[in-house]
Amino acid sequence: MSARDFKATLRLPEGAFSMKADLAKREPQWLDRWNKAGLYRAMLARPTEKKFVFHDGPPYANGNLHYGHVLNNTLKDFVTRFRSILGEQVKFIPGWDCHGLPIEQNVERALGPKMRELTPMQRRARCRDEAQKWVDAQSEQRQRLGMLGTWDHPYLTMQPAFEGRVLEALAAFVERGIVYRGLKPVWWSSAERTALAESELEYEDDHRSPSVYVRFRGEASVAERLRKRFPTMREGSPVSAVIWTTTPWTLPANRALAVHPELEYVLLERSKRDGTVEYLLVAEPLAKSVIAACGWSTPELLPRTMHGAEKAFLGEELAGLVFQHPFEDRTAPIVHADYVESTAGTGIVHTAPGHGRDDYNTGVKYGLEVYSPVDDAGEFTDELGPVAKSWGIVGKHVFDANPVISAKLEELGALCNADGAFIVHRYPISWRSKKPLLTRATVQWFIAMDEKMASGARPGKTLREVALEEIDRLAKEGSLADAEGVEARGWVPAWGRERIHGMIAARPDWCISRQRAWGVPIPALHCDRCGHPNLSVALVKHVAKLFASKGADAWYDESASVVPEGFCCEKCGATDRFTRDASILDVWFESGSSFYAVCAGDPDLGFPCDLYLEGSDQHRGWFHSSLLVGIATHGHAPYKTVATAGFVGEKVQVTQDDGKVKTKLKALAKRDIEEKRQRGEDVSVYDPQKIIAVDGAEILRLWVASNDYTDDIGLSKAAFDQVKESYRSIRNVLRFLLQVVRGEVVETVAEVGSALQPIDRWQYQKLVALVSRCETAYRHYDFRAVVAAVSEFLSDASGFYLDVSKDWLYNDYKSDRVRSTLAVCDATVRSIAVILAPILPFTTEDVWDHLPRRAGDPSSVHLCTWPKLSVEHDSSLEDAVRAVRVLRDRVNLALEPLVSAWGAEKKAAQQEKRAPGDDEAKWPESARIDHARDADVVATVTKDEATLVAPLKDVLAECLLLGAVTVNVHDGAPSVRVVRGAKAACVRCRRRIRDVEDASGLCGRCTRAVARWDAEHPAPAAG
RNA sequence: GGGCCCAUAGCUCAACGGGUUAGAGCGCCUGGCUUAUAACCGGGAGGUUCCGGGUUCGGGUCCCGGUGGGCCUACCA
Repeated sequence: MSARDFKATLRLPEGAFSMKADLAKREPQWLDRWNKAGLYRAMLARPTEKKFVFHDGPPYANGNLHYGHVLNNTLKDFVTRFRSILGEQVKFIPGWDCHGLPIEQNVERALGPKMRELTPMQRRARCRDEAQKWVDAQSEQRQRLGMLGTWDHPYLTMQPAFEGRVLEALAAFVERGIVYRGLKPVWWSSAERTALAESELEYEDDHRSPSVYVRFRGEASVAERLRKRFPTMREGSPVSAVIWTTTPWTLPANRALAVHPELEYVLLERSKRDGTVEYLLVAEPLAKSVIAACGWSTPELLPRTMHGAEKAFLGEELAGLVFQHPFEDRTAPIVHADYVESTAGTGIVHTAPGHGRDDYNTGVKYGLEVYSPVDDAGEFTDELGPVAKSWGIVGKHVFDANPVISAKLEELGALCNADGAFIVHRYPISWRSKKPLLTRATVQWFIAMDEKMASGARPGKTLREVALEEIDRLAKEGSLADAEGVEARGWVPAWGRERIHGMIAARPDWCISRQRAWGVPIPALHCDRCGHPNLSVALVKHVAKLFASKGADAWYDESASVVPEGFCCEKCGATDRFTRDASILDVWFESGSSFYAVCAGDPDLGFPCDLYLEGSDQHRGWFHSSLLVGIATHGHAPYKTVATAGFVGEKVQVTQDDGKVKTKLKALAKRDIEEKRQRGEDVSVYDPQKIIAVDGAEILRLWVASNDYTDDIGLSKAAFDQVKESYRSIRNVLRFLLQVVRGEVVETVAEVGSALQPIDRWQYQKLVALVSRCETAYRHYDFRAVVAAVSEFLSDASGFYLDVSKDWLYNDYKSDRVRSTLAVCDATVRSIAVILAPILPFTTEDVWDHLPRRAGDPSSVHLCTWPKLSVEHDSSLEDAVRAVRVLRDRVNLALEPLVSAWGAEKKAAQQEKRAPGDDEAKWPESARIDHARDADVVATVTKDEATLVAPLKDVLAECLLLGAVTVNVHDGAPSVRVVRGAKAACVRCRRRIRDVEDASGLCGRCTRAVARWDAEHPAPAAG
């Protein structure tokens, strides 16, 4: 008779939850299912008192999603989902920024010269289609990431209702009296023929600019005055100020020379080959470099020492000197400016108020003309001076005119250095065309940062003042809230405050007009009689209403009545004819108004918003413009918390000088990636769509969650491999827990009640702590702490609690300790599914699908609420487990060499084709230990240790994974004696327990278990 | 040039207001199990906490100065 196979009597793990996730294939199926079931609608429909107003910063509707979007959108979804699971209503309305230059240019490129033939209305229609195309594409890609949102009802900045609200926001600024029209230099893109906002600039690292040093000949009075100071100056020899510029094209617009009043200047005496002498004025600290740059050989140069040691003099002494323009018949007076540096150039700055912000300010101070003879295309106009005009550069692009001007300067003897010299430096370029920009004075609409506001919530204060106060208020409310243990408020991370503060403090007036067609028009009416540009509150509000119903296209529709009834020119009172302003609003004004258009009026949302979350570049962009708009409309910031993410870069290995290899972060450059591709390297890691297609969005989400998003994040294959690995390990433990529960409705911890065993109670305590820790971490937007805590918890459970419990889970039959452990396993898998649901929405749903439903369980894990667990904390259990683990380490230390040695012997015997342990003297029975469960251990412990371990004494052998254990209490050095159990291993549980019966081969526990099993499973009638 | 920030093990991150021998997870090496098995368990190696000063009884942590990196910014005129 063969031995009975007891396998059927065991409670082994089982279940259909697959080890392989197959995410790439299954994620779309879940998405489809959720959509069909209306999951997000169901989430929003749950009755709740609390709302969380989370406002989406609109991505620009141009191009596919890149890593920055992935990072940002994933983080947003963590928040949406977490807040929902907390039981709050989070209506996330995804938005898109649809107007602006890049879209207009996509269309232009596709259409070519035909674009010019279209009316503004037709052009706008094309742009609308283009924007919609990308909105649709990005919407799909964002949804594919698993993002929750009202995808059927997004907000688009090109929707009429939105456009109307934008103008209402503009009306608020007008009402505050801080919108003005002025002639100021702005960054100008000649390629796009428009002014650009600060946030639309990009910088090119290796930009090449001409570098010219130019003489400005002093008037006769200059030499006279200087000779009073320097009597040895030769009479009749020319005196010149030397300037340096990288923009020779701005020289025609020169109106002054600026010096620093406190900088020291010297006069150089230069003997020329023809025997004549010239004098050159430069700053002392720069004299050397100027001499070098101009190639004046040293013998020709004589520093002039005057009045003893006093050879230098201060810039302030130069006041009143007047120099001649190098080619036009005009003068350039010396002015003072404290931005003049002593680190580059000559210390004398060529000043063209029409072509630079500093120059402009200096011009205002000294009453200089703001002169800018350059048109929209960046070409010189016939406003040029007669000499420059005679060079044939009218109609020439300023950058193309540079060499002409240099050559002419050389001809005129005004050029000090060699023609063709250049420097390589960083220079602003257009974000779209990548063409270099110029600074050009044009008439634009501005919002004043430093004008006192005439009305609103904070009259008498300037926009800048209130903005700075608001920044501090958020920071302060944040720290207060933090101290009370409430979620993070204000700036996350805290240094965001410094960043935006610095930016607001230093920014110039906001230039809000753009000379383009694709946007929201500035609804100003220019009086045909007197030319006055009218922009009144009533007018703006009137047009706002028009736009809200007909869209901004109405501005370009001659039949639309943009003039309000009874309207007359503010200046001359004319009522007959007006011309519509041709500018559109800066797109940052539009997106900055999004809270006003989307949240402020929605009963499901509100104002201010709880959270804005974007990349840290938005301190200059959206956070910044939203703050300013919020102050105009409501008198305060439109958000309570601003969280920022860093940037995604590429991880590169760098060998340091000391030979050590370090990994550094490099900005993701398309150029670099393209090079790699051409070299045949695998570049799939740089394309998030590829990761999704191969590994699944869940992997991207976990990657985001396990990084410190406030810092820059490095991209590498190794990092993704690691994320995949940690995903597997999380999934496997969850899988095992599911297999333990086996799809059965087990008792809850509460139902088990007093039958809860000490070790289960200990594990449950840990779970309760985990739940609470994760909640805090989520509230502080610290997602990696959630992942870290859960990973550590699961890893520990796998290594200790679950490993240990297997003994009774498999082998007991319906014992109290099985009930107890099952209850804890069930609570664990349920809680962790909910905890991880915001980060891993697909996997946790998979887990939820494999759990049996209890009454009241929702159909989806995403309709669950945050776990509410509680247990009275018993620290003696922690002490007990700690002590047991110390003991376990000690036992393992003794056991390990024995198991290893016997293992080696078995292996050797197999190779030598002999029976293992045939040398009986060397391998007595007691030394043949295959596994810890064969061991019978006698451990001597101290009294203290025994007391600590006491709560777990009933499961001590199991905790140590041993066949049997005996504990001797004896104060002194602890010791461990290990032998193989004397009896045979139990045929069912395979432990060498001391009470194994020879007849049945079963130990006592298994005998009872089998008896109960047999009683409940009557054998089928023998056939 | 200016502002803000970052630097701890191969990777991703910990280490309360300065306080034992700097930890975890993953990877790596290695042993075991074959009742979580393309899984699981044990053991091990691996760090001059970027460098140099300073304050302190004591520095990964605070201060100063470098180096490297990132974002933002600036008419290098």
